[in-house]
Amino acid sequence: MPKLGAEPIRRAALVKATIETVGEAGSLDVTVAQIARRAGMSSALAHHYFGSKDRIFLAAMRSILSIYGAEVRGAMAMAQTPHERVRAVVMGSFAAGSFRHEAIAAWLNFYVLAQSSAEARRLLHIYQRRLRSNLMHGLRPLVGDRAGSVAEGLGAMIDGVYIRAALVAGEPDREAACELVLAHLEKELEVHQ
Amino acid sequence: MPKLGAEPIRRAALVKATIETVGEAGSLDVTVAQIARRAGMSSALAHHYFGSKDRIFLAAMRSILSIYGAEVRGAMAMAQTPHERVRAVVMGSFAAGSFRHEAIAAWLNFYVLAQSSAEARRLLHIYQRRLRSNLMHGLRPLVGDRAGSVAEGLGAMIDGVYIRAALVAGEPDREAACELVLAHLEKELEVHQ
DNA sequence: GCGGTTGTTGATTGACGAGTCAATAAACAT
DNA sequence: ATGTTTATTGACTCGTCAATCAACAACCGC
Repeated sequence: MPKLGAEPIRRAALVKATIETVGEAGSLDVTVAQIARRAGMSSALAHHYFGSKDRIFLAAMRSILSIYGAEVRGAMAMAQTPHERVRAVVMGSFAAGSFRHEAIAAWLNFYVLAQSSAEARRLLHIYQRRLRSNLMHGLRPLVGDRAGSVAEGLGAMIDGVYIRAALVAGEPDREAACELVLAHLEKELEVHQ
Repeated sequence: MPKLGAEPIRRAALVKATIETVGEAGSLDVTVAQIARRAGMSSALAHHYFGSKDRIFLAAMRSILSIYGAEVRGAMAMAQTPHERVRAVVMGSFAAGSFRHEAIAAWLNFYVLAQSSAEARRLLHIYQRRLRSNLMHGLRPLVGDRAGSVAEGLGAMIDGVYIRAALVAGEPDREAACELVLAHLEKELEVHQ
């Protein structure tokens, strides 16, 4: 049974199974055995590769954040103007890889994990800073020194839409989520007085 | 030692201790013994009054939501105009009883609990509906049939500000939170075209 | 074909924690 | 006084689960 070069495959399978299991249970209160079974191996093997349950969670969280990051970067790559850049950050945030029920539910739980695990908090802060800086980059040419508070508002709304999506059963409405936040953005960009 | 009529006092002490313990640990993964010790009694007594750990959590969640509800209602009572009414809902959401570190951290955890507990989900839905309806009531005379999406945006932003406040150490900035959301509201109410 | 490496698991350990219970004690009713 | 209700706890049961370990299986270089 043992195939050589199994390590990366096993690790990936465990990470995927962790996100699925946590997402389905809606809680970090899942056992290593459950995760391992879903990934098609024994719990001993999961411990063999990751060392501890915490490390498995952290790896899953890194995976979620890195998919999210890749999606935002992908959307931003096509942006030509500051306005497009900001829109890209928003739309990337609701891309298909991240804005799915399972991932959202797991994400919410990792958010909670960040309250008790220093490493989880560190990871989350990195991504929050990156989100903010991505937004600011596009916003500064558009709204000048209001960029800070506009970015804050957009970020909060994105987080809020996510957390709310966690509670509805079934797949969330990407389209509607995007439109809601983009509408807010346009309001902020309107010229007046 | 036993004083008659202890039940309500004990229950209240347990609810308070639960919010504190969950808030401090940043997790629902706290023991009944920890909660009971903080409330100055044995874990057996906690079980005696509440029957199970779940029930203790649910009671704590009801307490948080009822304080929140009371604060919003209090703020709304003084509102004379639709505009003031909407502002009151927002400001009530960030009132001192609810927008404190402990309560926020506990609230976030209860949000997670709602993913796995039907009763917790039910409680949360009641309050989400109430929030939405409070906002709509004030918004309809102001923005007509845009009220729905504006309420959605405001609600999401309030939730987002909460969830973000959960991650910062120390007491959150009520003032700043309020201003951020109110600024968004004013933008939505501006007349244009 | 043999020693080392990698992969894999069933069985076990050890700790922890929810919930129960029997027992004790104060207050109250009569 | 005596029985009933309410308050309270220490000690115990029982299940669960993270983590470890010993053992076995396949592959590799030689």
